[in-house]
Amino acid sequence: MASSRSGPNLSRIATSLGVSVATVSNALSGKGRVSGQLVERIREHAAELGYVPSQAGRALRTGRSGVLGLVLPDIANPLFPKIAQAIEFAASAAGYGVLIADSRGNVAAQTEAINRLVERGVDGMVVIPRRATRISSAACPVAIIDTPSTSGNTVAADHWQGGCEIAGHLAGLGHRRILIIGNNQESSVQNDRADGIRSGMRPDMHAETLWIDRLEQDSGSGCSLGLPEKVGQGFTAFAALSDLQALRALTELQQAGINIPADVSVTGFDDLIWSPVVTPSLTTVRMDMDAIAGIAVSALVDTIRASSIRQSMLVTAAMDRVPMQLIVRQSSGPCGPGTKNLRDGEHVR
Amino acid sequence: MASSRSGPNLSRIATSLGVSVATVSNALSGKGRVSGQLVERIREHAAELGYVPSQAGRALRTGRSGVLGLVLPDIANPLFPKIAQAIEFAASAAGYGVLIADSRGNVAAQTEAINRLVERGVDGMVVIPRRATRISSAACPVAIIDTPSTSGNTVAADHWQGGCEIAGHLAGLGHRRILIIGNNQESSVQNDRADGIRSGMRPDMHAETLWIDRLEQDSGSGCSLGLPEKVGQGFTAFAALSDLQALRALTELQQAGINIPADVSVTGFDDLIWSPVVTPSLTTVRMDMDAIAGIAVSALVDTIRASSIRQSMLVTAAMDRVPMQLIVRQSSGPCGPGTKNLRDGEHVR
DNA sequence: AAGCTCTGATTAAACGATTAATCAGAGCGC
DNA sequence: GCGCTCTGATTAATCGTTTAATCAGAGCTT
Repeated sequence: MASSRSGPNLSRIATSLGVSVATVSNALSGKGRVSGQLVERIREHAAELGYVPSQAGRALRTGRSGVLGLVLPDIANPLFPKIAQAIEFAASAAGYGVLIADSRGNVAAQTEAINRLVERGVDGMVVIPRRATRISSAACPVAIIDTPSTSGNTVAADHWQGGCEIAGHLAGLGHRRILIIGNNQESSVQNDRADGIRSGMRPDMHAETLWIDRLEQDSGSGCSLGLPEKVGQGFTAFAALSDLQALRALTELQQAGINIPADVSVTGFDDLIWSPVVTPSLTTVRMDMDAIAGIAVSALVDTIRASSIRQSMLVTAAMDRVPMQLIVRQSSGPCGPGTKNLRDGEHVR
Repeated sequence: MASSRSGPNLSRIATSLGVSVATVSNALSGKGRVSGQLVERIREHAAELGYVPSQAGRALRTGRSGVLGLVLPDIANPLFPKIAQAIEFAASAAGYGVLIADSRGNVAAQTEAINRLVERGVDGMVVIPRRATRISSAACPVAIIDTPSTSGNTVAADHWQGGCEIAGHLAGLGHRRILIIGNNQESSVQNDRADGIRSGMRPDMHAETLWIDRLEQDSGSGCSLGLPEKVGQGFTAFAALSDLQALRALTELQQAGINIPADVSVTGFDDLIWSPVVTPSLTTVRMDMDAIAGIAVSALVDTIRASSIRQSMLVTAAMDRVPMQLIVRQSSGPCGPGTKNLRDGEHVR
C-alpha cells in the first residue's frame, strides 16, 4: 500500500495543498518556521495520503542512511539469535535499520564484510569481533561488544563477574574440585569467564581447565572429553564456559551412567535455547543482551549524531560492563552426600 | 579509507580526467558508448582513487536500493543462524545487502516488521512466515520459505521427504513402534515432517505422535515428557521433529538410565549446532539451506529485475522443494538385540 | 514615516548517480 | 558537395529530500 516509490512524495503533498515543498518538509520535521495550523493541515494530509519519506532521497541529502551494520564474525555461534534480536530491537527503537554481515567464520573476510557495510553507507556498526581481532579502520563509528577486559571494548557482559557467580554457587554447594571446560583458548571472553571462576573460588578450592580445541586437534572433532575419568580423579563440578560445552559434558556424563546432579554438577554460560528443556535443566549464567544492545546502540547513535563528519572512531559508553545473572536450575546440586555411584571413592575428602 | 561520503564521486573523477560525469558513469557501468582506451583510463583512475559508488545516489535515481529484507518471525528459533548466514551469503553474491526484521515472536508485529522494511526501501524480501501466516500485500516482491505443501511457498526443504528418510532409516534398523515428538501442532513444517514419517513406514509399523505444546499446557513449561513410560509401552524409536526436541528426549531418556542407542533410538531434524557433539551424537536430517537460500534469492532477484514497477508479487522458483539429507550418527541403532535394560519386556515382538 | 525586528513562507541549490537526448565530427556513397 | 550513418562524447534533466538564503509583510519603535 504505502510504497516509498509509487506513493506520494513531498512535492505531491505540496502542490496538493498549494504550498511549497520546503514548507511541507519543515512542517513534518518540526524544523524551520511554519505556523501551527499549517503544520496541522500538512501533517493531516500527509497521514491520509500515507506519505512515507524516501530513505534514498534523505540519505543522499543528509549523508545519513539510517542504517546500522551488524558484524557477526562467527554467525554459527548459537548466541547469534539473541544478539541479532536485541540489536535489531534497540536499533529499530532508535529509528535505525540493521544490515547484517557475516564472514562465515573466515577471519580475513571480516574486513571484507566490514567494507561491504561501509560501501552500503551504514552510519555506524556494531561489531562482535572474532577472537582478539582488532578493528583497525572502518570509515564510520564502531561499537565493539567483546569483553570488558579487551581494549577498545564499548560494552559487554561482565564475563569475569559471571564466572565469580558460578564459583560462588558451586562453593556454596560444597564443591571443591572444579573442572573448567572451554572450547577455545584464544577467546578472551572464555578466558575472562575462566578467570572469574578462579577468582571467585575459596582458598580451599582447586580448579583445572580443559580446552576442547586442544583436545580435538589430537583426537579429532567430536571426540570424547574423557569426563568420567575426571570424575574418578575427584572432580565434582564441571563448569563449562558456554552452554554448548555444558551440554556436551552433560550428555557425555549421562551416557557413562553418572547422575547429574546427584553425582556431579554441571554448569554453563549464556542460557541458550536448550538450557531450560534438557534433563536435568542447566544451571547457567545469563547475559542481559537487551541491556547490552541498548547501551551499544544508543552510544553508537549518540556518536553518529555528534560527528557530522563521517570518520572512524571507537564508541565509548557510559557503562561498559553489564552484570550477568545466575540462573540456578537442576544440573547443579550439593556435593558429597549424593556422590554414590562412583567407581573410584578416593576422591571423597 | 574508502568512505562512500568523504571519498571521490563521479564528478571528481570526471573533472580530474577532463571528461564528463556521464562518460565516467558509462565507462564504469559498461553502458553507453565510450571508446575502449578511455574506458581503460577511467576504470584505472577510479580504482586508484578508491572510488565507491554512492548507494544513496544510485538508489534515488534508479529506484533500487540494492537491499533485500529478511523477515524472521521467530528469531529465537535455533535454525536462524543457518538461515541468516545462507541468505546473507546468497544475497551478497548477487550484490545485495540484507536488512533483518524481527517481530519478537509477536504475530501481529510481523506486518509491522514488513512495513518497516518496505519503508526502508528494500527491493524485495525473503519471509520465513510464522505458522500459517498469510503474507497479504507487501509493496515489493516477496519470496516465502515455508514448506512445499503450503500455498504461496516459493522454495523450501522437502520436509515430507525428510520424514520418509527417517522412517526408512528406522525401518531398516528393525524398529516397529515409533513415537513422533513435535512441539507445535499448528506448524505446517512439523506436520509435513510427521506425515512424511508415517508415509515412509512399512505396513507393519506403528507410530503415535506426542505434541509437547499440548503437554505443556497441562503440565507446565519444561515438564517431563514421560518418555521412559513410552519405552515401557514398547516404543523403541523416538523421532523428534526438530533437534531441539530430540535433545530434550535424549537427555530425559539418559537421565532415566535408558541407553541410547542400545535400548532405544532417537532421531531429530535440522542438524543443529549441538547435534554432532552431544553423546551420543544425533542422527538427524539436514536441509540444504545454502541451496534453498540460493534459489530463493536468485528467484527474487530475477523478479526484481523483471518488474520495473515496484509492486507486490509472490515469487516463484523453478525448483520449489529441495531434498533433505539423512545424517546417520550414533543416536540410532538396531532394534531388538540391544534392548536389554528395559523394565518391561513385552514389547519385544 | 522611515527604520527595525520578527514571523511565516518561498526559492533555489545542493547531494550523486543514471540516462535520454543531443551534438560534433569522421567516413562514405552518390 | 550534400546528405547519410555511425561513433564517441557531452548536456541536461531527474530521482526526493534538506536547508541556507531570501523575501513579503505585519507590527512596533522613535
